[in-house]
Amino acid sequence: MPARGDHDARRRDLSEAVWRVVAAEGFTGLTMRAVAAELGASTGLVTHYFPSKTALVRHALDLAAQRVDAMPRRTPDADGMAALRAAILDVLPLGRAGQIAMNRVWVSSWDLALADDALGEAQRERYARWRERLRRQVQTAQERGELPAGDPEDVSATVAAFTHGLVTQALFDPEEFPAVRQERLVEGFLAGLAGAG
Amino acid sequence: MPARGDHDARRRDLSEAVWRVVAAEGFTGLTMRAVAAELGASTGLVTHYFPSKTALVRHALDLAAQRVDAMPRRTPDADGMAALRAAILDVLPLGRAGQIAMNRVWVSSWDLALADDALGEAQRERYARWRERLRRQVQTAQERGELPAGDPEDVSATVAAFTHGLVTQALFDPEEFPAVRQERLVEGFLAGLAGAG
DNA sequence: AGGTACATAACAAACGTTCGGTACGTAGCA
DNA sequence: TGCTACGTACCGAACGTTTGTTATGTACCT
Repeated sequence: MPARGDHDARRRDLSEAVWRVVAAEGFTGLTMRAVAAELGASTGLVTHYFPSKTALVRHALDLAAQRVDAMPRRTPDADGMAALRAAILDVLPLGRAGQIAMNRVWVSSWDLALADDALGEAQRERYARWRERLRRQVQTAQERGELPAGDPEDVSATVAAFTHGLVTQALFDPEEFPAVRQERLVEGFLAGLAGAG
Repeated sequence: MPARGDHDARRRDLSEAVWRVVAAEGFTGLTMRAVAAELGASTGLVTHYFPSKTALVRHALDLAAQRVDAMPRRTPDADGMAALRAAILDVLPLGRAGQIAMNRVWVSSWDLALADDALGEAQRERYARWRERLRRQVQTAQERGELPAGDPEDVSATVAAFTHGLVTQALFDPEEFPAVRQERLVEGFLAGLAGAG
């Protein structure tokens, strides 16, 4: 039995297994043994890389954040309204590989995040960073006259609310929310933003 | 030791305990023993009223749905735009007793609902019913000219998205989303709806 | 030789579930 | 009215399983 594998490669295998488990069973189903079984390895391997359950959960959340950032963007060099539209569409579960799994992981994590102070704080910070990114695009759009004047913080919070609320509905009812409809809803929402102060 | 208590009263006690446990610890923390401890009773009592864990979880979700319906409404006889505004404000965690707990329970339940088909289906139906209620108010508002023409299904889905997305953000960051700001965001959102077709 | 990378096994704790026992109320019979 | 029988309500403890964690052993590379 080979002992020494490539450490980083092994770690990536672990991450893949963790991801699949959480996407399929939620954080409720994330256990040391489930990860080991998914990988076809022993629990010893898992504990070797993650000394505790808490470390495992944290890694799963890090993975989610990391994959959000690494996700291929549409029109990455856009600005203003076009960038805002792209930012929303990038998040929605429109069928691109991994998008549905990613959103499932996020929504699942909220159960733990609401009950655990440290995880809740991490979630709060992630939301704040997301709104901060949106706010920059909102301001650019306002300067260009693509959006009417108004508190950029409030506008970005509204955009974040609409987006995540749509994500949740689409996750539970994919048939009622196919990609075409989600895109139509985004257009309608953006038209509302542009049309009112 | 008194043996025969009032059955319905006892059941209400159980429900209260279940509610407190889920609101505090999420569905991850909902266990037979936790409910018994919260009530200061034995696990035997819990199993007497809920023969299985599944029954317990289902009851917790029923409780949430039931409390949503029983929640005192503001302006219950309003119609059209006023009713739409009231429906949104009724759901938001603005500080009214029980509202925060109720929303915590809902968001927590999504972890289980995403992993379990039956629970996911129940969640899907609840969302559909909610949109249905919103849709009626949207149509009335459109007929009155308070809202521009447009697919009422899409408008109500957008309203539901904005509302639940705001709920989630407010739960994780109450300081950033005090009641005053939530109400301001609602007004801005509704102005956008009214201002664009 | 020595340290890294695992497998294997065991551990206590917590879980859902089951079960025997007991206290109390009600119904039936006298 | 008084005695008995029975069902309901509940306790307390135990069951087997699953959990996170830890310890021990072993193969491999440097």
